[in-house]
Amino acid sequence: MAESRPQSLHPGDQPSDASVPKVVVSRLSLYLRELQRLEAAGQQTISSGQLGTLLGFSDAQVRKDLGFFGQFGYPGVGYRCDELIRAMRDILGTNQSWNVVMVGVGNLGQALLGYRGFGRQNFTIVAAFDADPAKVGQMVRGLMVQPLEQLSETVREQHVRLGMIVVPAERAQEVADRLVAAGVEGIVNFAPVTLNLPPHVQNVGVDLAIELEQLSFAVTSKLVKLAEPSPSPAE
Amino acid sequence: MAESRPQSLHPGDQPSDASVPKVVVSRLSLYLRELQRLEAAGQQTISSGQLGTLLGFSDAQVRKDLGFFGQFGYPGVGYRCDELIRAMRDILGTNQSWNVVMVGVGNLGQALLGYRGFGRQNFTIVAAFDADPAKVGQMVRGLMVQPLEQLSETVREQHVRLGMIVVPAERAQEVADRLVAAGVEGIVNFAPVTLNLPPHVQNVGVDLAIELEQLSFAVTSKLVKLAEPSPSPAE
DNA sequence: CGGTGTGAAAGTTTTCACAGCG
DNA sequence: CGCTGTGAAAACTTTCACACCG
Repeated sequence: MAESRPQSLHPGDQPSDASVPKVVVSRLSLYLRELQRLEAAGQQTISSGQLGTLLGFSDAQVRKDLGFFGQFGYPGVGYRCDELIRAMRDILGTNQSWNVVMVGVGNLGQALLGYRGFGRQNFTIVAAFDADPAKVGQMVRGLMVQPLEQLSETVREQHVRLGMIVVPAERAQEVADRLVAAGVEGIVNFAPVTLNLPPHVQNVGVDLAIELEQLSFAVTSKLVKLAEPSPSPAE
Repeated sequence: MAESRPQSLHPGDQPSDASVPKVVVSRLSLYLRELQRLEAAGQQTISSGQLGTLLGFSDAQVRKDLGFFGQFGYPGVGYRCDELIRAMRDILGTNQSWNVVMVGVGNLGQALLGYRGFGRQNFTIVAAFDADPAKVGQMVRGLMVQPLEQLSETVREQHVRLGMIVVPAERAQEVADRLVAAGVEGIVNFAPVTLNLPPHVQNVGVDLAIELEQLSFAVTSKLVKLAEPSPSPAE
């Protein structure tokens, strides 16, 4: 689709030798989200200043962040939305599809199984597990709930690389250990505990009560402004 | 419970003149979560080194972070769990209880209404709203779903200061505007859009697909380690 | 012009290292 | 002795400012 590119722009060109700060990666996701919205609204190009304003960042920050990965812009014009979206998805890894397993099919787990946003970014939940024998064998949102014993086999057969933990806090570490043993490379943990994981396994924690806690601090202390981008979490 | 305190420690003593970095506040929530776990397990005291190790931080970082708010430790001993928990909750504002409204009673909204973790940290969801007339009037997890028109009244009558947005992306900004008009001071936004809010309203965004995206980047780029604490999000 | 890409400066956060205390 | 609290140094991130491009 893109032909007359100015400098680099081809994937694989990424000068990602030095490690990129994690805060930059979290802003990348926000850029991508906004770009997708803009493109859907019919916008062809955008400048760093416009994109920054929409998200509450400076123009320089947008350009610096993108600069970690290559040169994507056209001087005097800005960035072409379609090209930048493709580049960002290459960087973030969501041009390829990802199979994900979910462990825990309680209220929250079931709600997440039905969440459409995952599929939109190329994540597919291919299997659901639960330790409760009463739940195993039931169909939940199109998936048959499997016993934890089957985790390794499913992860292997379906080429699963990511897992989500949606079990009570007391069970989370044990489940994490099983996911690691099964060969999963990254975990999103919704249980309110910090997991102890080997360093080669990535993880992000989402603690719903903590999000409210951060607000209660900000509101109480009349902080100028609490957060900006959408960072990540735990250990 | 605590009597022989060494230096300061009383709430209200907080030297919070200078603004505290937001990343420090997000770690505070993790410290608190871990301390509560330790206390429940019967541990009386803890050192900065132990606490840091459990969460993947250095001892110095733990001490520096706490240092923003006062002096809580006993040289040669560490911190008393009960005292530190109380101090952290005073700082974060969760020693007082908070009334919260939720807008959007879809799958995710209903699951969140049933989440026990909120109550444990003193947050109570006192009312649920939805724009869908078919949902209004129904009982969901003990709450009668109200029409959005009643938002302002309920917020006023129940002294609500925080709100959660759990509606589709297209509706999120409109709902945010209503929450702001109703006088809410902080918003947790689960919709995958950046909200445009007046500066006096705090907000935290939780985008479930973005959490997976961050993992896919980390896993793909074999990053040394993606995240540490449990930060927060959007604009 | 309007806008990118990027060194260099400014600002912020983390780590170091050590005096002081019980 | 073990551990806190904290200045000072190091590391990192953001902002500035400007050369250069179409």
